[in-house]
Amino acid sequence: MALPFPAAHPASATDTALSIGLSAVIVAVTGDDPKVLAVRHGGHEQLPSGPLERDHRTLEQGLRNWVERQTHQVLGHVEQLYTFGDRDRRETDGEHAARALSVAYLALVREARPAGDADAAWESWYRYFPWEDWREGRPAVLDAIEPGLRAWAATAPNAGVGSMRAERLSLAFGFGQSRDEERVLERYELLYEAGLVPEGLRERGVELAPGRALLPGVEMAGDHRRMLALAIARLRAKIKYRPVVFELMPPTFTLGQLQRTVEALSGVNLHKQNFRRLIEQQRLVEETGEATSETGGRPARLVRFRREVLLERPAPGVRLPGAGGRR
Amino acid sequence: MALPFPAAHPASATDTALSIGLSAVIVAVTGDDPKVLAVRHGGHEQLPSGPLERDHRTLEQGLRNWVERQTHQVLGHVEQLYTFGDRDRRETDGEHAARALSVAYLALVREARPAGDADAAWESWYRYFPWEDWREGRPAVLDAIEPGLRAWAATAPNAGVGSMRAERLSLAFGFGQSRDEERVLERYELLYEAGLVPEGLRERGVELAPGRALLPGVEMAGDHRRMLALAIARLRAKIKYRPVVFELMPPTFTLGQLQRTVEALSGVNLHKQNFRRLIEQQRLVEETGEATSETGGRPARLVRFRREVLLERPAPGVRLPGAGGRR
DNA sequence: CTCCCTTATGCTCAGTATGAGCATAAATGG
DNA sequence: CCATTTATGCTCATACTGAGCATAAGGGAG
Repeated sequence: MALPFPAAHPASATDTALSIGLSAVIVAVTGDDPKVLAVRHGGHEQLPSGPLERDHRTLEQGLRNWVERQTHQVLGHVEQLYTFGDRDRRETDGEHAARALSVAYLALVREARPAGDADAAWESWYRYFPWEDWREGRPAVLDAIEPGLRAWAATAPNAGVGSMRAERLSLAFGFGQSRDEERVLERYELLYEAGLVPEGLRERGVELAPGRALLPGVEMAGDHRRMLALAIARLRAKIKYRPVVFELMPPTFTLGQLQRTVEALSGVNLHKQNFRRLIEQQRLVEETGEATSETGGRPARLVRFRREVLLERPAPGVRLPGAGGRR
Repeated sequence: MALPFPAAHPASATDTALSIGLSAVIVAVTGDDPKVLAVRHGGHEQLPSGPLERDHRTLEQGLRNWVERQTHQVLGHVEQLYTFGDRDRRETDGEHAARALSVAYLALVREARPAGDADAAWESWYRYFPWEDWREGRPAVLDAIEPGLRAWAATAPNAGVGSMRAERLSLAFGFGQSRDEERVLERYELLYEAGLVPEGLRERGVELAPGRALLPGVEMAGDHRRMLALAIARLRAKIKYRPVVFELMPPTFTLGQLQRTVEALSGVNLHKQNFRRLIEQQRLVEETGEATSETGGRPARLVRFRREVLLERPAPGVRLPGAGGRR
């Protein structure tokens, strides 16, 4: 029996108008702020991005190309995040639908230069996600978020959907109990579904219920904020089992700086002594012999990343504890 | 200053012949074997796959559609793996290049039905990756792999490349020391680069050196074996921090069956008592009150997955130890 | 020059989790 | 009834974690 196979498997003629978008979430950390490179274009903020073109050898090449054209930033570590093509990405174009796929990437760079172009600027990512920064304790926005989400769960079309929604809320926001700092995307998607976030509200036919005001937190074009949420989630997860933080650090740094970087990314504070113990016993860094007194208090030793750990330990990373307060 | 933005950002006209392929790595476990659904087509084995079509609402819908047409299998849990479009995916088509992207998915299904179609069959994934199964101890294929890879590292064009290669080998295969069962993709890619695997050998202009024979392990069409490697890697990683194994289990099962499933997926044996302790103390399962004596020895309690853990623990999963021998 | 403030470092201690084994229970097939 | 096989219970030493106490060593204010 012949299976239903496409005529000539790859390239069976373009039966739909297709375009492939490439977008980059470019992350750097300066001081206490996790930064993302944003460009302003047509009244909106967006991620550096552009369509895949014929002379791009690979997807990643195309991405680097657009980023350099738009921001003059050269990328270091780059990894693919996700390909969006599912929701709200169909646009009617004359009589037949044009489909727009979009491949999102995460890139890490060392220093946040002043971003050559006036239209490209480094922004703290908590500007877009104010509810994700728990370093100063529970963010105030949550006072607006919580009732809004609860109302959304309560007004579900039926009981089944309602309890499903309640479960998702509790999972993502941990109202009451635990909170998982990695579930950035789930949290954003709940806010999106609940209509608490402006993106495409009208197109989706979602109405703001009287009691539900839009949240603070800056919007981005298209689904770029969703991409950013995904990038944050991925990075927060990844620093725990791969030494990627070091991609964001200068060649030599203090343990305090390293800790503040990790805290900036994960949005929580860590117990200082335990953090150092972890880094040292995993032998993630080595001495440079130098020290710096630019940290305010007692001068700190300067260390550098010890690349050899990659070969020694199976999953070297900065494990985060359940909580931990600055002391 | 005007930034170089594409004319009308999405859908800036199709400037290249594009086709989007959708491929599925569909996994099930029966008894001791991790199975993948493969279809035979044109002398090659391949994953269920086909191009994205105009009437597919979403990428995932398109995927489910092709899978059902080709294998009559209905998918449960589905997640996106990666979008390939980078290497060897350019095909000359007349005078302008036609680009073929391909979005790979991982799907988990409960039972391995006899696969309605004669051309679609469940195959143990170790058939394609015999070097990944360490349950019976070190796989014999490694005796062929190790010298082949070492030779490849030794014949590098220069010393820098050579030591880089040696480092990658040691990282992926852990010759000498540790081995990380998750690095399935890295291992496959090394074998690919070293020309020890037949895929596209000729196109790549890689020659088999005299001493290096091709390895046992069945080839697949295109880059499907790479996708499978990625799927295995992802699944092996994911069972540790999310309760996805249960997507592969029947509604009720014994701890022994659960353990054998985990071992099948991860390719290593676990210490039985510690495994049960882990599952129980994490409260991943609950009693059904029933028991079964189909396991050969003393009858075993039947348990079921306790969905509530999802709400209780931040990252419930089956953590694997460093090694562990069957006893 | 001291005292105070700030960040860096050292070290301890109890509670938990992990890796390995010993020992017993309860079926099944000669 | 015994040997074999898988299921379960429990123990023990060690490693890892979460919290905190205590000290060190700069800079700045008075």
